[in-house]
Amino acid sequence: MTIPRAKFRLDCMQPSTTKNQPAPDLTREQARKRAYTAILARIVSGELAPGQRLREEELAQTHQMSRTPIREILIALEKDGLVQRIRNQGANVISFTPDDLEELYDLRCALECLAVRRAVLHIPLNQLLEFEQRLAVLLRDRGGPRRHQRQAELDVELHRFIVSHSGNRRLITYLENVSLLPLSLRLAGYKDDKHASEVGQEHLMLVRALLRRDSQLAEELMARHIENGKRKMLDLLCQQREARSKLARPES
Amino acid sequence: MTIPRAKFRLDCMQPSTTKNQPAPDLTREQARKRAYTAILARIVSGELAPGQRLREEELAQTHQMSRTPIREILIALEKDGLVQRIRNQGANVISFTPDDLEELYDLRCALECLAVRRAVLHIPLNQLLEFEQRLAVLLRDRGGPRRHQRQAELDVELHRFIVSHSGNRRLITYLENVSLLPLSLRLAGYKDDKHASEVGQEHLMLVRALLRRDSQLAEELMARHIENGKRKMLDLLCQQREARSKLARPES
DNA sequence: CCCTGTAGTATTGTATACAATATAACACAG
DNA sequence: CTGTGTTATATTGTATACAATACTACAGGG
Repeated sequence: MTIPRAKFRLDCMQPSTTKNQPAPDLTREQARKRAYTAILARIVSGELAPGQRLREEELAQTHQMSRTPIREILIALEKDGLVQRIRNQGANVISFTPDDLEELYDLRCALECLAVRRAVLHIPLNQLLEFEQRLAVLLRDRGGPRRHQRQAELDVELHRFIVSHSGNRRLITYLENVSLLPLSLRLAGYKDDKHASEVGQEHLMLVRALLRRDSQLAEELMARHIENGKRKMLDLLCQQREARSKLARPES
Repeated sequence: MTIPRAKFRLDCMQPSTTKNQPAPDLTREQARKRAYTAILARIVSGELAPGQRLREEELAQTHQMSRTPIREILIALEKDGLVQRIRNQGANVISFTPDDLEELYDLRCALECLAVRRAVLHIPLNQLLEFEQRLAVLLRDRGGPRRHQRQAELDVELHRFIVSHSGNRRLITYLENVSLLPLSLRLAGYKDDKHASEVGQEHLMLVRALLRRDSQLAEELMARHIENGKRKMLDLLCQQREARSKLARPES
C-alpha cells in the first residue's frame, strides 16, 4: 500500500476571489526549488564528491517527488556545469581536473574584470566603506573565533556585491556558474593563514580602488587577485589529489 | 485508434555479438538531437519570432515524440538563453531589448578577447592564410552572387575558428550561447554594403595580426571590432523595432 | 456599461507504466 | 583459467494519465 500523495486544494474550496490568492498552494513549486538548491548545495559543498553517481530514483525518494522533476533538475544542473550526464548511463557530479580549474579561473578573470569595470561608477560608497571596515577588522583579528569561515564568507560576499552592480544580468549568472564549481576549494584554501591574509590584503586594496572610483586600477587589481587565486587553487588541488591517491593505495 | 509507436529491436533479434553493435537503434537519440537543433535553428533564424509561444504538445506532434523529451529540450534551451519559461504558463522564444543586446555584446567582447589572446600562439598559419585569401576575394568581389550570405557565413566561421583554438572548452560553449541569440540580427546587417565592407576590413586586419602572432594588437582589434558591431546592431535593432511598431498601428 | 465572480477549456506539471539500454553475474567453450 | 556470449537486473528514456493551474468567455449585479 502506497501513501497517497498530498491532495491539493481545489478551485471550489477557495474563499471567494479568483485573482491574487497569496498562496493557494506553493508546496509543489517550493519543493522543486528546494530540491534544486539542495542538490546544488550538496555538490558545491563537496558533500557529494566529484564523480559521485546521482541516481534519479534515489534523489526522487529523498526529495519526496517523482523522477520527472528530478530529471529536469539534473538537466538544469548539467547546463550549470555541475553535473555530467551520459545518455543511458545517468548523471554524475562533475569532477574537475587542474585543466578545468584553469579554464574556470581564466573565464572568471575575464568576466569579473568586465564586472568591476562596469560596476565602478555605480557601486555605492557607503557599502564599500562597510566592506573596508569589515576587511580591516578581520585582517587585524588574527585567530578570532571561526575566523576562516567568516573570511571565506566575506570573500564570496564581496565578489557577489561587486558583480551585482555590473548592471549586466547575464554576466551575473555566468559568473555565478563559473564561481560555483571551485567554491569548496576556495573555502578550503582559507585554512592556510598566509593565503587568507594575502587574499584579505588584495580585497582591501581592491575596495580602496573602488572607493576612489579608479576603474583602471580596480580592474588591474582584480585581474591580479584572480590570477593569484588561480595559482594557489591549482596548488591546493594538486595537493588534494596527491593526498587522495596516496590514501587510495597506502604503501607507506 | 492510435497509431502504435515504433517498435524497437529486441535483444534476442540481434545477430550474435553483444558488444559494439554499430547502431542497434539510434533513432531515439537522433530524433531527440534533431528536434533540439531544429527548434534552436528555428529560433536563431528568426522563423520563430521573439515572444512566440512554444506549446509542448504542438512541438511534440511536429517532432513525432511525446511531450517529455520536448519539455527537457525546452529546459535546455532556457538555460541556453534562447527560451523563456514561466511556471504554469509555458515557454516563449526570448525577446531581447537593446539593453539585452548590449549585455550580450559586452560579454562577447570580454570572452572573445580572452579567446584571441589564448588562441594567438596555437592557431595554424596555413588556415589563417586561407581565411585571409577568402576575405580578400570577398572584399574585392563587390556584388558577386549571394555575396551577403557568403560574407555572413565567413564571419561566423572566422569567429568560431579563432574561438575553437582558445583551448578553453567552457569558453567555447559560453561564446556559442552568447553569439547565438543576436545571430539573425548579425546576418541581417550584411544587407548593408557599407557595413559589410567595414566588417570585412576589420576581419582582414584581425587575421593579419594573428598571422604576425601579435597578441596585443589582435586583442585590441577584436575589442574594437565587437564594439563596432555592437553599435551597428543596436542601430539596426532600433530601426527594426520602429518599423515594426509603425506596422502595428498604420496611421500613415 | 463595466466590473467582479464563475464555469469551462487549454496547457503545463507530476506521477507512473512501460521500453530500451547498460551493467553485472554467470555459464561454458577453448 | 580466461575470454566470450547469455541472462538477469538495475537504471535511464519515453509515453501517457492525471492533477493543478492559468486563461477565456460569459453571466449577473452595481
